[in-house]
Amino acid sequence: MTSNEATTPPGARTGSTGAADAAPPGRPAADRVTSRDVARAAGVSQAAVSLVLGDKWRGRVSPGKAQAVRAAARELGYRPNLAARSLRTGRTRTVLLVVPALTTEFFARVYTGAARVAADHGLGVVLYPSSEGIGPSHPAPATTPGAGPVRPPSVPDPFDSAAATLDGVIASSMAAEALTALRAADLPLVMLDSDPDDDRATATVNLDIADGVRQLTGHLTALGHRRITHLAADVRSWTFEVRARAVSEALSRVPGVRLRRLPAALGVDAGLRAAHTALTGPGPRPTALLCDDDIIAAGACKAVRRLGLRVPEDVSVTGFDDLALAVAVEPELTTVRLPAEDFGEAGMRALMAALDGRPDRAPTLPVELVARGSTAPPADAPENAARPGG
Amino acid sequence: MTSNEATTPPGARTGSTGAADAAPPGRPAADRVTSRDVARAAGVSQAAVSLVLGDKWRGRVSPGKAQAVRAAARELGYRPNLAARSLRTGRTRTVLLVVPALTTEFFARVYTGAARVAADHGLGVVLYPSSEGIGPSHPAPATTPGAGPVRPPSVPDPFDSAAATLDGVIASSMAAEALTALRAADLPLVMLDSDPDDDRATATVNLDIADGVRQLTGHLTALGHRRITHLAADVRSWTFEVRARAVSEALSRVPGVRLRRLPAALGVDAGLRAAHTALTGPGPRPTALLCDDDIIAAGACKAVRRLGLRVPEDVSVTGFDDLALAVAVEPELTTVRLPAEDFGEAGMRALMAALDGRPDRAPTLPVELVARGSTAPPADAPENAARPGG
DNA sequence: CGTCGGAAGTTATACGTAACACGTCGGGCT
DNA sequence: AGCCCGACGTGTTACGTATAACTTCCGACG
Repeated sequence: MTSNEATTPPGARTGSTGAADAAPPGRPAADRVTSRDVARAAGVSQAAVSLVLGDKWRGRVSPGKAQAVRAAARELGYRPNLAARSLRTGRTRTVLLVVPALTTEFFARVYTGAARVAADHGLGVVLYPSSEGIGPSHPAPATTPGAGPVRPPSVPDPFDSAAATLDGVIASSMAAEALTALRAADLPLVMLDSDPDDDRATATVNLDIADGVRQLTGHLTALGHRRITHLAADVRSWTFEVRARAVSEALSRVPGVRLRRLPAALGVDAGLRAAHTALTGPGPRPTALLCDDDIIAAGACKAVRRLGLRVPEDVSVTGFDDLALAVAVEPELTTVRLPAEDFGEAGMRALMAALDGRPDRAPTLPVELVARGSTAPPADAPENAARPGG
Repeated sequence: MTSNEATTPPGARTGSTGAADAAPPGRPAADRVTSRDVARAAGVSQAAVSLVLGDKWRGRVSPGKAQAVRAAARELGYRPNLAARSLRTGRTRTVLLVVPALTTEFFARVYTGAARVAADHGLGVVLYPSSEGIGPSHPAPATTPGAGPVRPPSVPDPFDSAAATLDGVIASSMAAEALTALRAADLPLVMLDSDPDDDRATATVNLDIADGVRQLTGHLTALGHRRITHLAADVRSWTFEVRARAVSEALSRVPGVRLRRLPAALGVDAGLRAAHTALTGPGPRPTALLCDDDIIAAGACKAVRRLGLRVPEDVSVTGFDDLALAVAVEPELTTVRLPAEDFGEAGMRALMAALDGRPDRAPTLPVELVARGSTAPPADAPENAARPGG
């Protein structure tokens, strides 16, 4: 061991070290650059490297050496070993996002927003698609263990997932069931669109659903609609409970309105069936179908046409969420735009605030009515149906 | 140190240890159960615990003690510290999935499939939505640095993402650009729907796109269509190149067919515009629009109707992918169903095979034509247009 | 009877990082 | 003059795990 080999780094990252497949599988990892390599190159101790790169060198390392350390780190292409750091600090800089299902465009966008701001702060996001509480709430053949194994969500416990030592959790209220399964110990937990009084949550981020509903019902009643059926998502979830309450409340203040409510499972077909029921049931036919999301609304539009009626001339249909779907169908859906990406961002910010110990009362995000072609004055329009600005 | 305190575990996980907020922030983590705790409880050494739980105790630990270890681990609720394990083994049991954008339903489903099989094998999946190569290929005002900072994908480098010491990578060919950015070193790399000769990939998993195209063109020509315009996705990607080639080849074998091709950016609006161009251009109007995905097809349907024409009586429209959208629009789209979840699963399996050193030539997955209402014989139907079974 | 060899364990070590505890050296304050 | 304190560092340790290396105990075999 010659003493001055200290200044020769083990191999700058200009790759292709030659031997292609000679890696004996017993070795821990490829020959990565460690903080000690950086220390040698910069002529300081490993501790100094840690201090400088951790930006904790206020009065501990001279500016000159700090500069040298940073230069050496960049030169060698140093990347800290996250496993070692986590082991040492007990923190992983990774949070879990619990969503009902990712194939829902809405939550894919929530993830996108959350991941973006997380990445900007050096955090990672792993997903836990719970896929519970979603889909039709079957009659649930209670306790018939004979049937095929009702394969539980194949990630039985988020903590069993790899990359799973977590710093915090963001969870949609639609996946709340998964939360009880995961013993969230005392992790900071941000709930999305959930009961603010839910004491499991460290913070809650909400969309102003009630206001969106008010805009929507205002739009319908201004057009002259008085017989309105609410196709309510058949999912036990705070956000849908709020929608139902807000619909009832807003319409109860308008004289002459007759509100009905029908449950509808999620999905185009379910929306179609529910709308069929609504349109063919007893009593006068509703002139507007207020659907709990755009997908149900798409199904409702199909039902209307199958009965030989037209949207919006005979029946107006409204959605919720403003998914890409909303402008793919014809007529384009009048809907309430939910800022999904912003929602994910806000959730992540609230979680980061909690992680930093900052008590940050999370905001309620505004939503916006988007009036399109699926709504119009009803055929039996009373005189108070006036298109504004027409 | 009394010697027999060895049998007292530090605190069975029946929580609420009392002091609510007394955690000094300097401490690494909450008082978790370690393998040493399990060892004490079972009356063995920590090494024995590691052997038993790692299932490497064949001739090293007696069955009785192994049983005791497992019992103690379960009793205490032991969960191995993944950071420590990774540090020791150099492996993270985490793979990266590089997709163009998650809001695409298709890739959300690919993720779902990949994550499911990964979870079944104790692996984790982190996402890298590259969001490059997607969207309209703008004229790209080359090198105009004056404009606003064209914010690069805010995850500049997948390896900078937390949870980022990776064991392998699965990447869609649509996100291939991101791959060059990530110096994938010598990580196993599985490419999805990519050129099998791409030498960057350890393995390649493909969908049998060409066969799907043959089914689709066969369907159209059997209906009697001879003037067909291919609305080709304006994205430089292997999978779309294959589609274009397969369309040309399949239709070149049918006498009398006149194929045109128009580029279309992704999205409903872009599809609408492209279809408008196709339908109003010079020469006889095409009787069928073969679109590279369902979303373009939805736009195309809108274009047809805006010109006062009907789908499918005047113009047939086909999609690709069979997204949820396909049955939300009217008429429902004839399309080629791509098994997205299976695709993700197959990719993950191929990667796991590579990780285990098993040379596993990855399969090509079959696809399936789904004929629905958006296709019909053309109005100027020649005699060879016969509905089968009609 | 010696010894070899496998079963059954244990001890010790290293992975790479963060941070505590400890030094040293000047200079300003009492 | 004595002393304390802040700047500037370094040595050392611990995080929890996996595994190589070592020890011991027997039974079997030459």
